[in-house]
This record gives sequence, structure tokens and C-alpha cells, in this order.
Amino acid sequence: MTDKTNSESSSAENPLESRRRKLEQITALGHDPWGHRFDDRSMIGNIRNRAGEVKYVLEDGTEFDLPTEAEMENTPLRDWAKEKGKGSLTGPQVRAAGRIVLHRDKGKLHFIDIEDWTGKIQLFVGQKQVGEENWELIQCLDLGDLIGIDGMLRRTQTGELSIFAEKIHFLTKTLDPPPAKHVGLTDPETRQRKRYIDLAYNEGVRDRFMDRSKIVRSIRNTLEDQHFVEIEGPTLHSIAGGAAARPFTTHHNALDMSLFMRIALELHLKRLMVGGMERVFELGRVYRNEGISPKHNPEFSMLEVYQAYGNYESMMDLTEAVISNAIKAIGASDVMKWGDKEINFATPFERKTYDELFAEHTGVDPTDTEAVKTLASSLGFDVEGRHPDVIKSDVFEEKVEDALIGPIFVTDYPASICPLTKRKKDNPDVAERFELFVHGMELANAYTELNDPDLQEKLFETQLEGMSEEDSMAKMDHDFVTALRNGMPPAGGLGIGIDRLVMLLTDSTSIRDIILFPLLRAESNE
RNA sequence: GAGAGCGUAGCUCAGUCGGUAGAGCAACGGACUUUUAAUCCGUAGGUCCAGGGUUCGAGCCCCUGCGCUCUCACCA
Repeated sequence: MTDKTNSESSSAENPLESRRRKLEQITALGHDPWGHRFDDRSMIGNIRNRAGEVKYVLEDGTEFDLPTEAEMENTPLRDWAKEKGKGSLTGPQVRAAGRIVLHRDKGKLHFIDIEDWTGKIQLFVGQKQVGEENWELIQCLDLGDLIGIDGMLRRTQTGELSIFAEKIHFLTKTLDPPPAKHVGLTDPETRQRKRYIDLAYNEGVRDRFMDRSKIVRSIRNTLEDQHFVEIEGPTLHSIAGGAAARPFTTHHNALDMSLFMRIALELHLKRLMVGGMERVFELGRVYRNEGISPKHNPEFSMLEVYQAYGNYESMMDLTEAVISNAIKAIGASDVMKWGDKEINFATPFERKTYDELFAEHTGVDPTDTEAVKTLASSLGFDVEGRHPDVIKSDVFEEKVEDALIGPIFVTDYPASICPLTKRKKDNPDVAERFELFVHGMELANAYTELNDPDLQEKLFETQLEGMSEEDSMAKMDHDFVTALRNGMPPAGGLGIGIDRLVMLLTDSTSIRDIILFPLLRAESNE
């Protein structure tokens, strides 16, 4: 019953077979299907910028500039040329290379769109114009292949800027068929697992990661301009300090010793300030063994900056400078869209104290411990045997943080939840700390750094009631306390979540859109 | 961790009441020397996530498992 279909018409190949066959044909034609060094090509973006060099020349040698693209919308180029008189288009000789992203086969004429990381351009390939040898090679091309091209930059009759092919150089065969043109690859899992396909074929993906690179470079520039020095601290720690988070654990065999992947950069940078490195920063990866969400990836990038003789207010100025310059670096403006929301990054950012905001959003006096406790209970929080500041902090996170549109500096935190922070001179219950919030997301965190070794030792020893060790930043690090005994200058310190900053500046609502290779479950073997 | 949804051709998806598998793109063959996601004619392409169950009959209903997505919780 199925005999006829199978025996007769097995001529149709599946996409993979046909690509393999063409690979053989390319080799048979004397080309290396995996290409080789290809010198002196111009970036397609630069080639497009040379459009003005394309001229219309009459037989008597009179030369005309072409109409603008807008003018060609109304009058097609062929009609414009007819009015000028008999002549032809000329333009510069160019060489380009790129991936084939679109292929229109019109018989003895092919239109091929190639793309490099600066742009896209159409190739005009005519059988008569390129000659038999190139034409045979053209028959072996598939979407996704990488080719080089020599030819003259001109325009077609419809005005499309094109390279009129004279010589094709085969550079690399693509054996897997690309995703459907224009629809692209949409499955989020595949986009992340096979990021190369997402980058190669989905619009805007490369630009987003280029923006990330520009933002990071801008941050380094801003800091270096202010004479901060970048250092590289250890990523394997024997004590996972500087933050409250569950660490990844690992083991060193030769020393037979447990180690933790770092959860923060803080404590080593401060040791450096004891050593006289007065302005230091590190921009690097930290690891936290916790949940994965649109705002959380187990490894993420963090900036921490320390400035001797500064305080948390100098860190506010620095934070504003870092963000403003990053916005300029990607050519954005202060007012931007983020998902269905809007952000206005015009400086200075709003500043309000923790207690002010608490009162504003809860209607409860933050200094009235009993009232706060009652509110917390009504919100479903455990209050028995827990420190009043921890209870207050629970309520703050629940009722205030999500409501903060920002950018807003929340200042002056309850001292007991800030074991690494200097207390206010006139009020030991308040810590000189701020967090920067944008649409409920914590973007930065800064302190006037605690440099009193005795107080630091005491705070490390004080585990707040009702707080698990993982939830506490109070983790004893004797060597760090010893370092403070050797004199750390009064200082301001700042941490910025790089991934979250990039999310906000590139209109990305998921952290997985701005991390090239986010952590995914291991692929199940088939 | 809880709830909801999804898994069908290389890609994007449809599949009615449970009746034996569909489209567009990609591929293959053909026509076309100025196309714009080219167009037109033709061909081929399926372990319907896996396993079990109900049924004369399952892509569809039921159970179990796997994977993913979204929301919530957790995440200084």
C-alpha cells in the first residue's frame, strides 16, 4: 500500500541529508567546506555607510548622486534613472563575509542576504555575471552557511543597496538547519541551551549582550577615572562571609579541606584597605546555592567598591555616576521602559530613610515595637522569640520594598541587621547603610564600613534570635577581625548587582535574558 | 515547595464529538535575470515526551513518570 510512495519518490531528501550532500559537492568543486583565513573584508555596517559612493553615470560621463532612500520610496530607482538618460550604476569594490540568513532563488538570479555582527546586506548573484564556476558553488549554499563575497556595491532597480557578486568564497558549511526564518527560535529552553542559535538568528539578542559588555566596560571606566584599582580576590573561601546566603561547598584534596565558593567580595577587599589600597574594586562572579527565578541565577556578577575616607553618602554619589555613565555608554536616555513599567534614572535619585518609608507604607510607627509586632502577626509572620529589628525587616520587605518604584536610596537601616556597618555617631541603633531600589528590586547596597575590630568581633558573635546561620551575615571570621586590628581607614563601601543593572538598562525582565549561559538542569540523556 | 499550563514534522503551530496525522517555513524536483519573509506547480518528511490503563478504536479520556513555561513562596 505504501509501496509506490517509498520506491518511486525517494528523491526528496531530508534537510540534513541535503546539507551533507552539498558538503560533498563543495569539496568536489575544489573548495574547503570549512574555509580558511579571509583577509581584508570590510564590516557590513561600514559597507552600508559607503552607500553615498554609489553613482549613476551617463554614457557621456556625467555623474549623478542617487536620490535618498526616502525619495526612492516614492520614485523607484529605475524610473529616476530613465529620466536622467541612458547610463549605469557604479560603486566601490568591496569584500564582505557573513552568514546566509535569507535566500531568494529566482532561477538564473539569486538574492542572498548575509549578516555579520554589524549588519545585513543583500547580495545580487546573476548566473551570467558571476560565471559558471561561482554559479555551481551557489547551488550548494544553504541558509546558515558562512560565505565571503567580492563585488561592486550598487543598488538594484528597486533601490536596495546590494553587493553585485563577482566572486564567492566558501567559508563554512552549517550542517544543522536553522530555525524558521523570521519566526525564529522561540522555545525559551532551547534558546538558553543553544545560545549560539539564539544569538545567530534571533533579532536583538547579540545587541543585548553587546550592551551588557558596554555597561561593564563603562563601569570599569567610571571607577578608573576616579582612581579606583581593580583587583582579583579569591573565589574559594574557607569561610563564606560578607553576606547571608547558602554557599556552594567543595573540597581541596591535597589539603583535605572544605572550601566554599564565595558568596560576596566584601571581606577580602576590606583586608586590602588595611594594606593601604585606598580605592579598590572587584567586578566578578559570586555563587549562592539558592533558588532560581527571573531575578536569581546561582552564579551572578557583582561589583563591590571600597573608598578609604569616604562614607555611605559618598557611595550614593558614586552609584549615581556609575549608573548615569552606563546609560550613556549604551546610548540610552535617563527615562526608559522596563517591561510594562517606566524608569527615570535622572540624578539625583530620591533619598528616604527606612523608618520614613516604613511609616509611609504601613501607617505604623516604626519605633513602636509592640505595634510593629502586631502588624507582623497580622501579616502572618512569626514573632515569638525573634528580635524586633528582624520582625520589622520582615514587614519592610513585605509591605515596602515591592511598593518602591524608585530609583530610591533607602537609608539608615536598623543596626542589628547590619553587622558589617558603622553605626550613626548620635544613634547606635541606626546603621549608616543604604539600599537602592528600582521597581521593588534591590540594585545596590552600601555602608559606611565598620572598622572597629572589637565591635566587629562582638557582632560576629551575636547571632540574632530567630535567625538561622544561613540568614545571618554574622559569621565569625577571626582573620578578618585581626585585619581590622591593624587599622582599616574609615571608608564607604558599595555593592551593585551587575545582572540586575543590565536587566533594567536593556529592558529585560528575566535574568536569563542577560546571562549568556544561565544554569539549567542537566539535559536528560535520551 | 504550591498551583496552573504545555510537550505533535528540522523550526513555528493547528488537530472538532475518541474514528487512525494537518498547515506555513525549511528540504527535494521544475518555471522565472531586479527579488524583499519573492511567487507559482509538484514531491517527500511523524516513536503525536515515556510507560501503563479504559475502549472495537486513543494525539485526544484516566493514572504514573520525565522535561519545560508561567504565577506564588524562598532568595541580606
